[in-house]
Amino acid sequence: MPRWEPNAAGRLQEAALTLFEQQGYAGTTAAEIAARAGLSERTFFNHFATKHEVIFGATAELLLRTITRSIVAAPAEASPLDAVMHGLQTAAGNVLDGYQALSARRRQIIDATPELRERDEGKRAGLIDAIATALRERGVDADAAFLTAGAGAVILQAADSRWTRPENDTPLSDLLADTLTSLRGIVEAATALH
Amino acid sequence: MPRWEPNAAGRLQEAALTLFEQQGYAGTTAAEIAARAGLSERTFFNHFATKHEVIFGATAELLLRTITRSIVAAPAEASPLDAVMHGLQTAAGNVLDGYQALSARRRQIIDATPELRERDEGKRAGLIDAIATALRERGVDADAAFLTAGAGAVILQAADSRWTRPENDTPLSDLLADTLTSLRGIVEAATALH
DNA sequence: CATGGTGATTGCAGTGACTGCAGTGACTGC
DNA sequence: GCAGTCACTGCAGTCACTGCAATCACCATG
Repeated sequence: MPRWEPNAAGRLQEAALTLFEQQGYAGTTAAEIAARAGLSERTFFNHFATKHEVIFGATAELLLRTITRSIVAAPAEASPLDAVMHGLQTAAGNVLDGYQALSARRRQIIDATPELRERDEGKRAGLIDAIATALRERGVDADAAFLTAGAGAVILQAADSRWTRPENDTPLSDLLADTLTSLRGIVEAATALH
Repeated sequence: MPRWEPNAAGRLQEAALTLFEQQGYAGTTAAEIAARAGLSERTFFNHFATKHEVIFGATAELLLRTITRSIVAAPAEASPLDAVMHGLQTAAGNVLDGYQALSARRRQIIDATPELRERDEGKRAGLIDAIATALRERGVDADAAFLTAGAGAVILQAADSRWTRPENDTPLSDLLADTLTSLRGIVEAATALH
């Protein structure tokens, strides 16, 4: 018999998600989450540096690594944005598909909490940075890399937003491709008379 | 003789800027800032909802209002992204050009403080939201509005990044137009074989 | 079996951000 | 003059987060 129940971090995340859904993010204290997971408040902060982290978790890091690796590994003849799309598709297939249910719950809480939304957007900046770095490794110049990375992040965000909608049943991979097409239409319709 | 020294908020901002430069953001307490401005800690929080706000101030709100108003006021026949570009150009001319000096001190502190950096990047979420709302007022459907707003934010960020570079002497307005052209090239080069 | 190291967990005391509330008193409109 | 407003203040309290020392099942070693 182990001294402690296993998977403390996972129990904390689950407890947090449930409590946030019931009472909102601000209305839930770290001590409450810990208690529901059968742990102490101190232990909560041993696992998550801040209260925010219990929502964002380790998935973000995994996602980031998957995307950047896949960008570097994309066929040499792929255009920059194609390489990014390749990375996003890989992530969609390998990481995100497993977490759809969890993602939807998470998304609902984040969208309902301005503080978390801002934090979420901050994370995107890290993603853009990482993608831009990966593109530079493919020989893309810095300005184009940054812009392409930004476009990729926008595509991911828009597709993800549709994907996590309750009524959605289209696979993320299709939504990504579809969103790229939409973006092309939007950009081409701009006359650039500026 | 007035009962209180005037411009309490301004004094607090100035005190905060100086103390942050001397001791760093984390090493400065709200009480310290208030004391240096000849006010109480309680008054600090009457003027700024959070410690962050004393850095970000009202400029962000002004920028946001300028952009959204200008989007709504753009010619009816303009495409969604053209309307956004119109908004960005207006903001470039009317707001951003004025705040160069203060922005420098601010930028240095923000860049030196990871917590503030994330916050700064997070402000973009609010911008995207506001732009999307303005576009919906023009009759753009929700998904396209979101995607267009995201594209606009990416363009602004990329152009701003080039604009604030030491060696730059191109006006922001030109950089915005140039960045849109780059984005079009990037998107059109994606083959969408996904 | 004894001994000692490891590591997840915990309590406790403390700091600092932030809030709600109940004032206080120079200024303002009447 | 007189009531009302409004910027500011003190106080008590909550909650996020930290540093430190202690606990104790588990594990490796002799």
